[in-house]
Amino acid sequence: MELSERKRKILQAIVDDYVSTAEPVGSRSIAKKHDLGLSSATIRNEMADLEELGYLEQPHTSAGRVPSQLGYRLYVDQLMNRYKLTVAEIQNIQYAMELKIKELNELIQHVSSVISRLTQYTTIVSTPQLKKSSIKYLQLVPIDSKSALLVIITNAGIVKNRTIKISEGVNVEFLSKLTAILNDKLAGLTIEQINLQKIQEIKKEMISNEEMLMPILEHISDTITDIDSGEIYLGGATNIFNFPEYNDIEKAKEFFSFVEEKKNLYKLLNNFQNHYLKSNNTINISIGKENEFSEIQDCSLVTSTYSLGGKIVGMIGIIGPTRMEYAKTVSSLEYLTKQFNQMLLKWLSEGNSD
Amino acid sequence: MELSERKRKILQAIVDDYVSTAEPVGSRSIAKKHDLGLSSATIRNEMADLEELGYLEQPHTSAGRVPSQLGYRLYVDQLMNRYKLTVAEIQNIQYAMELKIKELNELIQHVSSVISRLTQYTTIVSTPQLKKSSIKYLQLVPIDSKSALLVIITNAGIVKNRTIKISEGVNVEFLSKLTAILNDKLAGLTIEQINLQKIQEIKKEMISNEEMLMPILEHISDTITDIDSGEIYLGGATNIFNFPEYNDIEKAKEFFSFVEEKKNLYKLLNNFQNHYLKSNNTINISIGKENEFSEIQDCSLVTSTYSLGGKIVGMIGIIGPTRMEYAKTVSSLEYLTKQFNQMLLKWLSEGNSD
DNA sequence: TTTTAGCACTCATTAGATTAGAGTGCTAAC
DNA sequence: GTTAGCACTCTAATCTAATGAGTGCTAAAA
Repeated sequence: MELSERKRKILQAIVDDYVSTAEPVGSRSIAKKHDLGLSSATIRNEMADLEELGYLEQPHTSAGRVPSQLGYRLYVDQLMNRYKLTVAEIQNIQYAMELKIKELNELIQHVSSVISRLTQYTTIVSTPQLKKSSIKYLQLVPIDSKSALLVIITNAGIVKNRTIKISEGVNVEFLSKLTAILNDKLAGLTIEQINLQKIQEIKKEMISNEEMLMPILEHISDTITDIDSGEIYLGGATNIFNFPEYNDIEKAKEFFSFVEEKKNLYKLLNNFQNHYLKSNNTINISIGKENEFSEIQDCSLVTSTYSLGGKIVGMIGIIGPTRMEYAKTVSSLEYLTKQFNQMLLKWLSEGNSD
Repeated sequence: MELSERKRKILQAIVDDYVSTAEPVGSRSIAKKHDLGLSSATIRNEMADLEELGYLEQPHTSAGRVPSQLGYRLYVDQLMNRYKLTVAEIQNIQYAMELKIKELNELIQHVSSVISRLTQYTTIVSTPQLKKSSIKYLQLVPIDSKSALLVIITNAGIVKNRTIKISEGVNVEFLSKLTAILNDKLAGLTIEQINLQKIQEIKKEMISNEEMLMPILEHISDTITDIDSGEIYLGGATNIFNFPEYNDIEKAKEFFSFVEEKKNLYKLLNNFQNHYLKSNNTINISIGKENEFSEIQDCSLVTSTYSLGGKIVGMIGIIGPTRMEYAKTVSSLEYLTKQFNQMLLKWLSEGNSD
């Protein structure tokens, strides 16, 4: 059943009020503040209906109403007005984003902290995932008798590297020969296509020195497989204290325990990344219990993605209470994501890369 | 004035009790629990003296006594019994420390999380600072027309690298020539000895191509200067919720806001690092207002250092309420630091390095 | 038929009052 | 010098009453 226009107006008013006050909203205050031309009694009747339909909830009989999860969902999907960032806000964002940065992870961390400062919510940002990136070039750089540096350059321009152990006695010549063969065999492949088996094909080309080759190949395979370490940066977690719903120590503890564990955040973002691959929204909103983690089921999560070379490689997420300023958050995140994508591209094109 | 043995016993008893209960300690409970052979009235008199001397405080007239900062200091310096880790605890530590780790930062992060789990306090660990390390070897690896990878290997075996921009048109030959000269000039110097001026001496050796050399040298100088990025990992911040003194939202917020800012932690640890350079304690304890940050002046900080090549390169700190199990914390940290130093050495000697 | 005024009712929150209890300080006896 | 005893203090817990925001229902008005 479609809601009447009047019910929709009233629901919208309730959500708007509740978001800004955090107090259950009563019929009288709606009648007063919003010019609906209705008496409180009428609104009261409509509210009773909306509650019956599942869009509102009552903390206790003599309190006002609070939007239910369903209510927020309807609000987000159909009712909320698009928020247009003010010039001042845009300037603020642009100003905050400016910063000389040397390393990619620093850039990501900075973006995370900027977003949480601007939105006053908690932010999580993942570093670029390279599984889908292809290898442009790789090189083994000798370090000492026991180790070498494996440098991997992806098509998007990101450079990753890690030291690997080599058998003693492997010489420079051997490494450069191996480098050439590795490039021949692996360049163009995506990270996720590379596994030990693939790498072992190289054995054939380097028939000699098998006993020192194998352990190196294993190390290279391992390294490539997990070089895509997928870190996550958290910003502004303490912002949660600004919301009265987290004035309860137990709730605050639950929240912090959840976000302290990077594994949780990783899973959380990953769930949504899949979502973007299917739909082609730029922004996704997950309200309350719509996400699987019980610890943050009083929270909503607004996410977006960023890309390199046309492929989604990372995510940005904003976590706040379900009573969140959805419209403003969405607009801010949209703009911030666009800015970030540009920054990233510019940064990589300037010759930075890891 | 020296405290009488009896006063010392009583103070010790009070600190011990308060640490375990978090409740002000009364004369009667001391008389009962601790076998001092004294009546509560006598203890009461002694406690009044101890308060007058500044070792105890009274939250209000009809409450028991609580150790003052001075009281904790005396306790820590003179009264507390050395705690000997049990076999089970040692096994627990050894078991927790075991983990296959690929990157140095992961190792540090892991140690931080282990320590906070074992002690139930909050832990901060700094990554190795390389200012005092000397350069064993460096190399420029060409990446593409606009960038190269500068690889720096320190005497302790730690490898750092970062991409730097190069002028277009710089060829491989140029880079390898530059690499040779850089090594000739810089190998053996410590990171902090290197500055732009030092690097510019290289100009003389490479008279040609000055216009493309200068920007590269600047980049190299910048990179070396700030490669010692000094990250800090935080573990178990939510443990603070387990202490009744942090059941107050305002206090919890203050604490989290402080530890969320890496800059604060960096400063905090740095202050103490200087301390270790002067004295040669292995463990340092800072109680309450003894540290400069007002946000954590109800906390105590137990720190230790770790070294590479005989030089202190990093710090481990444990933050808890001033009402902390000092003896046990000190013993645990001592043991954990020793273990960590060993792990680090073993890890580097196995050919890992960044 | 829809809207609204009016009123009785509910229930969380707050303030005030009372009580219980832990602990002290002091005095006088040991 | 030590201790028993007691009056006194102050917090924390419990209870009570008052307040008031908000509802649901009914009957009148539109």
